[in-house]
Amino acid sequence: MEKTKEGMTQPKSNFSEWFSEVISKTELADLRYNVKGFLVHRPWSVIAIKEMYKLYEAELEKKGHKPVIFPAVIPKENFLKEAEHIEGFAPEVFWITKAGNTELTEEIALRPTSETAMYTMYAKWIRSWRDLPLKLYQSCQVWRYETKATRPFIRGREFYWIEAHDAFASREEAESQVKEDMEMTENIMHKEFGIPFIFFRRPEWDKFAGAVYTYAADTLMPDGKALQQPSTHLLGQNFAKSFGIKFVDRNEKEKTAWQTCYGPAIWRMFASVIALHGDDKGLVFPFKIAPLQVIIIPIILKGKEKPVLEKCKEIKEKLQSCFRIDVDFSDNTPGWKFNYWEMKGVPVRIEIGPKEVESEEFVVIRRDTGEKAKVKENQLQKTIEALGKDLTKNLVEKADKWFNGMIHSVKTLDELKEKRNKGGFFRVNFCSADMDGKECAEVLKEKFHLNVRGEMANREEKPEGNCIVCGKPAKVVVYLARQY
RNA sequence: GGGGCUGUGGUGUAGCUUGGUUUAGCAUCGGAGCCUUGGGAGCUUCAGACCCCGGUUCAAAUCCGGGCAGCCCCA
Repeated sequence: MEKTKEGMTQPKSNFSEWFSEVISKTELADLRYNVKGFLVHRPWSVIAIKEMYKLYEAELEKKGHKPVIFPAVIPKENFLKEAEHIEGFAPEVFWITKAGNTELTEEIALRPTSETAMYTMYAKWIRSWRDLPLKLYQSCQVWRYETKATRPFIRGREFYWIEAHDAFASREEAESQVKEDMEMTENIMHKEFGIPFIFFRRPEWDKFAGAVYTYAADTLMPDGKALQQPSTHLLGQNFAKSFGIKFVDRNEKEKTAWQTCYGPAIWRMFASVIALHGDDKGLVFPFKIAPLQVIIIPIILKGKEKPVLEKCKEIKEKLQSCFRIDVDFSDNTPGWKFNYWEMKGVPVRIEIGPKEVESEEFVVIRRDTGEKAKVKENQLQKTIEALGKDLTKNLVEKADKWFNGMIHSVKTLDELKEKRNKGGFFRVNFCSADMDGKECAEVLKEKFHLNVRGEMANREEKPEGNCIVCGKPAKVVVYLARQY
């Protein structure tokens, strides 16, 4: 779709429609490509997504990870090595069975995730305790044949993420990596992208295929449904045993490695950025990841064009080493430009007209609050830097406040029935997060469309009373939500 | 996995029930020209469409079957 003269027509309260409209109108993606679950990404989303990758990659490297690039294809032989893993992923794998006119004798999988690609090499690379820990990540695409409704940036058959795969000499080290993964999620996803979340320990029946346990960060969409963000898994020695990842320890004993993996899906975080920060006017980007951080709007009056246009260029050139900045020289009216760039989510706007040229004092407007300020030319850089920080902080705080108001404690099924339309998380007493609790979870799913997201990962909560479903003494406090 | 609905220029739509009135209407986007510019201005003009395959019929955007794609509801 080309840029439209009209702005947004859907209010954000109609989330589903708003989400589709904002993606098309702001030119994030083109929804017309005719393969289900695959998305054409346009510059406005790609620039932001790349900035998000940069921040996340920097954080991973700060914590000792190194980048790798593995092939997108996995031979069937590798893929079949870990039994639970193959069972979990088999229904979603795209297989390459034919090349040209040749039927392949050994089918090749398009990676749905890279454990089985990477761990064959880990087995070769890890020989002694000196090779550990091994902490590697790759930024890549994966393919999963999703059968549920696909949605741009939320659920696709092709999506873009980072996967980090770490190997250690002991269980303790591996478990502290899981904690570090959770910290990285806080540092980047929450602080920079403004996405609030809770890490849940997934119940036994819902953990990653092949893992000992899974911690997954759930956020909420504006319609109150939960969206799973990064998950981090203690793989234990399951894969290491299947793939032969062994090392000689300091006492010359052969040991099997302990592993973790962590999957921050940048693509899906982008969905949350759009959904959480956007408003009735369109997108609102946190400052660091905005495709364009500052837009200059010239106010041209007949006969006075030249000095205004020159001033615009001059300011752009002065600031372009600090910010992603541009001037809208198009011949649309200023009013049109204001609305257009607000819809696109540009954090800061500068207006330059004949008055500004004379006074060297500019009108600076921030996207989140619409506040205007007059700023002297020599103060522009400092002011915008401070304003950018404050804008991001404001987005984080607003999102947190809303998120915290979406957590409800519920004692009985009747109460649950009454409150479930509010959306968000429902804190309940529950019989068990082990396999014996699965039956009660299925009741909740069938009757209320609510999923058991798990116990809080970072806070021990003691249940008082009985399971909300079966009435047996509760062993755990869990949180329920409708899910994407 | 089951059910329902939809597919018309770049976009949003009218027309479809009851086949012919249509040279497929409107708005917007795009091109050219003018006029304007501090919160989505106006005028002139040009260009642009019935998802694909098959069937019924003298005649199909319209009816039927299949495919592909999309949306919604239920599991």
